[in-house]
Amino acid sequence: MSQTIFNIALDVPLNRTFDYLSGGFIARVGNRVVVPFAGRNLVGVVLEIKQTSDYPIEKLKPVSHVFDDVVFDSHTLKLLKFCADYYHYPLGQALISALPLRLRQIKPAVSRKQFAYQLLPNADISQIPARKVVLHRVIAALQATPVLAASELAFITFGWHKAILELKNLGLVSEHEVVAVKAFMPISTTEPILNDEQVSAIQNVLVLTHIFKPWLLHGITGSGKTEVYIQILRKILQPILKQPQAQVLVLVPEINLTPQLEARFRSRLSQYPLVTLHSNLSESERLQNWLAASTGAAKIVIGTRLSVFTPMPHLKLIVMDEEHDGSYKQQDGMRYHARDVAMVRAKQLNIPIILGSATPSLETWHNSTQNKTQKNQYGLLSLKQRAVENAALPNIFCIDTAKSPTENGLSPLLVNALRERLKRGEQSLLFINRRGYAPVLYCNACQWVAPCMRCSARLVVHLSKKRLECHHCGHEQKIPLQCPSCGNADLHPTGQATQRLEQTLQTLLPTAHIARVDRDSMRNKDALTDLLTQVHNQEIDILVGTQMLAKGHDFPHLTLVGVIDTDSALYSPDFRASERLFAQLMQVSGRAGRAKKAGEVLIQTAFPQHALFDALRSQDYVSFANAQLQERSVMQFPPVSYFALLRAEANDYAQVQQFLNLAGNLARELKQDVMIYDPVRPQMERLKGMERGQLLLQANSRVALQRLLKNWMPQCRELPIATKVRWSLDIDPLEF
DNA sequence: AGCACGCCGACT
DNA sequence: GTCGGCGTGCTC
Repeated sequence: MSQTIFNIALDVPLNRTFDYLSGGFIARVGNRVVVPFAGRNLVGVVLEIKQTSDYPIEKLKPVSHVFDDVVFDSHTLKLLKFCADYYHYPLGQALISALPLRLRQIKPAVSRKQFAYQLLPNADISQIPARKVVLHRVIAALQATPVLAASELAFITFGWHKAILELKNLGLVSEHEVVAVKAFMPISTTEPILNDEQVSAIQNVLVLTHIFKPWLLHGITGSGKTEVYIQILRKILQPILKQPQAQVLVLVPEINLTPQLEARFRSRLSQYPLVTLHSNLSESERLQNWLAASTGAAKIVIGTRLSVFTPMPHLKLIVMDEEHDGSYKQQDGMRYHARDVAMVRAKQLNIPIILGSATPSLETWHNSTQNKTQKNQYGLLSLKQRAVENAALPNIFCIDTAKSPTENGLSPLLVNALRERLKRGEQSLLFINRRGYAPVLYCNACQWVAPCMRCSARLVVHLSKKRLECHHCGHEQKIPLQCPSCGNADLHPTGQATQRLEQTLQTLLPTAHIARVDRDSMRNKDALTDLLTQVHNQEIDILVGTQMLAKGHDFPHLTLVGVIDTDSALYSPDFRASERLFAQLMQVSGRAGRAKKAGEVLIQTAFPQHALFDALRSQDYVSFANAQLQERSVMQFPPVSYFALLRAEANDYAQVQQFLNLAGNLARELKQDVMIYDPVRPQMERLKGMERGQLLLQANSRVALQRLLKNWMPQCRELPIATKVRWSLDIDPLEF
């Protein structure tokens, strides 16, 4: 008599899975189970159901519970297996971390059932006495909106539940169950008129909807990418007789621009249940939304990087907005890139995928323009015109800080430009990528600067809090009254940051209404929304802020953008620095002149002749990207070659070094077509009290790199020193 | 990762 | 005499 055995993935950092006896439970592949493991109970996922085990059968333990609530479907399971493999991360941990927190706990998931109510067509309302006010209120609401969910009725009146019960008993109202998808009142919107480029992009995509086809939608800010997404979604979501209705996954960088995009999708595609998945949701919302996606009830899922793993049984299209954005890369645990995972997922499901950006990543640009095999070539859809009529591109100028020196961080030319806008009643934006008052506290007598004790970084002066703060580890301390090194009281905040710039501007332009936008001023949850409203109502003249301001907001009255300091990025040792800077500057430039007023962008730099600014001035992404690709090709950098980075950290650098040296030697012994560099220290040598080091591997093909890693990783795990240091492997690292 | 088992110091 | 420190080693 043969036993039923489950092969189960568990959330443990071990590169293997475990067999359990069924214990009389029935399970399917992808089910969630509870098992005893090393003296505790763990949640696991069934990977395989079989009759035999490589492990001695008598040592197998039975599973203690099988949940029937949720399963990973076979596609999602396959996707996560691929990722665990490609990123060299334990499968069990990959699987469990793709689940909402509520599903990682040893509890059945409670799917919130919700009821919706509808006034029956032949309902005779006249029978209800006029004194029953609540009943009439509910009826009025049901007359205004044909179907109302319980949560919506709750907004309309107290005692709605009793009223509904009475109406049901009178046979006036019908009740049915609906998916707990956040209620939304459809609002009427006018259909925008599309330009030729938009129409052609939409048509191109819609020709090939049943095969794997990657598209790059390359469109400058304001060219109407979102409208293209909406039209394509509308077509793909359209119900086809007898077929389960399609689902679409829309990936977005971070919560920042989600509200606008979400609102637009909700209003323009209001007939399709839409859920979002991002870090600002409560755990119960996240669970409900995830379940709605995984049952197929939600037709549109808008989510950040983790949602690329959400099971969606009828997924027919993936859209990734702002595909170049670095936040798509997970920076701890399984260090996946959501763009690459999305690509694999689309290929597995044989569906199209659209990557949208004004400044595509060079990886994507390379795949769209220079891929030799036609099969893998991305389709290129270009939107070159601004969709808003008459909206002109901004004029971009560099202010040479060598010829026109800055005073308190501001060139007189920039101040004059600001003054002019103020006089004309137009808005300006100053972009500086440093929050706080000043980046350095400096002793004039002995050149001491306040350092962080736990990181290789300087403490930032926050004058409003009268404190010094480390932006890397969060350490805070009082501002010292005298220099700890020489005792001198001559300590000076040095350099520019948002708070100081705000203060300087206020003294230069005392009548201006200035608002600061950074992580400190926007701590409050509604602060950003409130501020944007103020900006819209023209209650603000000048915005001073960090990259928070760069993303996706429409400022119709904004005509001037000033960029304070970019020079550190121009000559950074990071080979991706200029790619990032260009994208960022294009993005902030896009804030100027979105409506009918022409915009101007002034960039303070000591290197106005730099090629990056030439491309920026002509808003010429294409020649910039091609020049960069040429450079990458000469240097043999990605996307021409492939990197993997072994990162390690410990309290003592000697251990880090020993680990990396031994690992490097092992890799060299494997002698494959992979270049193994010497261990080096990263830019941030020390972080949160840990000494860090890294070892870079480079190969000309993914296959060669993966072949080495497959042999090498187990060897690294077996090094005795490997348990003494914290280490991880980063495939296709973005920063190092 | 946890949690057990295990072998050496200051306490009811 | 025991409670507990955290070193290694295993987890179906």
